[in-house]
Amino acid sequence: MFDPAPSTLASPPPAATPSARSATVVPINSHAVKVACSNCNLRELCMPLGLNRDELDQIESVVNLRRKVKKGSLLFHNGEKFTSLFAIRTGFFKSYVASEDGHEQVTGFQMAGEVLGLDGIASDHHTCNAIALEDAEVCLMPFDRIEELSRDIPSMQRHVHKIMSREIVRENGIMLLLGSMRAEERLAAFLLNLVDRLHARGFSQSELVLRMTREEIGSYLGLKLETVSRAFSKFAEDGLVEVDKRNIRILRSDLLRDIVGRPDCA
Amino acid sequence: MFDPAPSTLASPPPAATPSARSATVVPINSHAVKVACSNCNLRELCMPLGLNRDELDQIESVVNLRRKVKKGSLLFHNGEKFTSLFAIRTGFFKSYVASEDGHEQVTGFQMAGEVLGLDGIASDHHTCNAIALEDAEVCLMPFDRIEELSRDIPSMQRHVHKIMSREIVRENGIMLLLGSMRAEERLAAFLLNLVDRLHARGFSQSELVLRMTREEIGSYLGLKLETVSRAFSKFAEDGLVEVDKRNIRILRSDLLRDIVGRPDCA
DNA sequence: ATGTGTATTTGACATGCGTCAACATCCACG
DNA sequence: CGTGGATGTTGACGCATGTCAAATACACAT
Repeated sequence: MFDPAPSTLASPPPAATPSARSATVVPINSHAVKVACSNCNLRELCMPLGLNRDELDQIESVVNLRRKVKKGSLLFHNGEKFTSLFAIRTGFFKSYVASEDGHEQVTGFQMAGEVLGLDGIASDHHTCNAIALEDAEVCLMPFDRIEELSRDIPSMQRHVHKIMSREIVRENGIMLLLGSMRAEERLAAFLLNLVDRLHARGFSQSELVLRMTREEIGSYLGLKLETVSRAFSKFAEDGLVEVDKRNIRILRSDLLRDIVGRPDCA
Repeated sequence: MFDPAPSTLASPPPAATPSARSATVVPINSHAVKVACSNCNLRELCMPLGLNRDELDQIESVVNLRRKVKKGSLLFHNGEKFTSLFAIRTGFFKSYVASEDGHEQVTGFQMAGEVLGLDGIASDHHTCNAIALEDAEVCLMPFDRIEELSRDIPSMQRHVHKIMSREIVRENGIMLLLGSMRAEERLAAFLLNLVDRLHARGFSQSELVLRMTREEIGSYLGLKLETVSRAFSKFAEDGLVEVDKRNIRILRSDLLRDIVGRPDCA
């Protein structure tokens, strides 16, 4: 359904940021990066496995810039020249496309350890927008450097391909969701996907804090915000979840799974 | 909205198939392939530009097998081991995913010069199915060979990345369609996309033959077959298209474009 | 030719979700 | 401390689309 494993390349750990906190774009000297990436707590999400020391060093050298993105500001936007992929170090993003008439369709929510910007490769310009839903920090990975490295390190190359393919598979799942599921099925799938990804990052299996509005959830799921709200209320009423505005506690993930699986359960 | 430019890698021309027509999988000697690819009438869709003779030879050597796929039979299916991408030489495919409860969601329709199988890279197994909607012929491109070549030829590498990114962008467009458009908008967008792609292959800008059923169109567009049928009838009634079962003639593509663009026109 | 199954169209009706509106809540900021 | 805007909840109602059903046309096999 949704992407079960997060897509990532490389991103240094939050802990490894001793200085230069205020600037928007922070150049990093090679030593700092080296230490950063190999100790990164997101490494297992990011790195191809089985690299030797030298390859690790090379990969780490790709991540040459870091950028802080304040809540509500754009990481990139439609039409912008594509140069880099972005690995999320901390924070939470939404990506979305806009149609001519101004309608916005959220195409994904991304969290730490995931990669943004893959849409830009096709035409050298981004075709969607990415906005931070909370203060965030990303690692810039110039794409031509990624390609150079991919030529030298086959496991890196395969990793990049897998990340892109995973995004294709994820979107296939969304198409299934949008094309055939009903409101409560969509919301159940959405919640289960979110906690899964959060759990993979060490958070609770049952509690989560939504970083997005009901309207943004609705846009992602092809529903109106009122419908999302009603579905939450229904889940709460049925004892599946506890809902306190954006704080969600999942009480019966088994039943949520049932709802996703079986289209015609009340 | 939809993918404006088709995604392709390499595929020899239909004309270059003098013998061995009956076998399902046909090994090709290197000379035949060489001649095939560089003369291929799909080349401009497939190949990176600006290659020298040697690079062209290398790329052609990737396409080492050809496979005929009879109408109604599977090219690959969910769970199958991933080894190769498939470039469509002739014919027409649909790809689809299936949910546990058996519902099928069509994720795309592919025609000559387009690539199938990108979903399989992520997990080394295909996660969707591809079925021929008419007798077809595809070129098998072993993915490890593609990766080898990408390491040697940067323009090839970039080409592969663009194809994958283009698929991501295409799916973004489908998400917008499924998430926010109404039935007639969806069908109008679908028809315009199809003729565009056919026109890029030398077919008419205004006439097309649908290779899929109303139900398959509906699955792709998140609609029921009756709704698709009614939308066709409405378009015909309004003089936008002529519909004779699967033969479609577009009379007013300008008005179809208006329908796609403006959500609230009758 | 005849029969059988699939595809398509069309109508009548049902319903899930959208739309509109009112109200509640919360946070930011003066 | 108060106020205004963003966010969220809930109700009433309407509509676009789904559902069910019947009729037709066509493709293909016998």
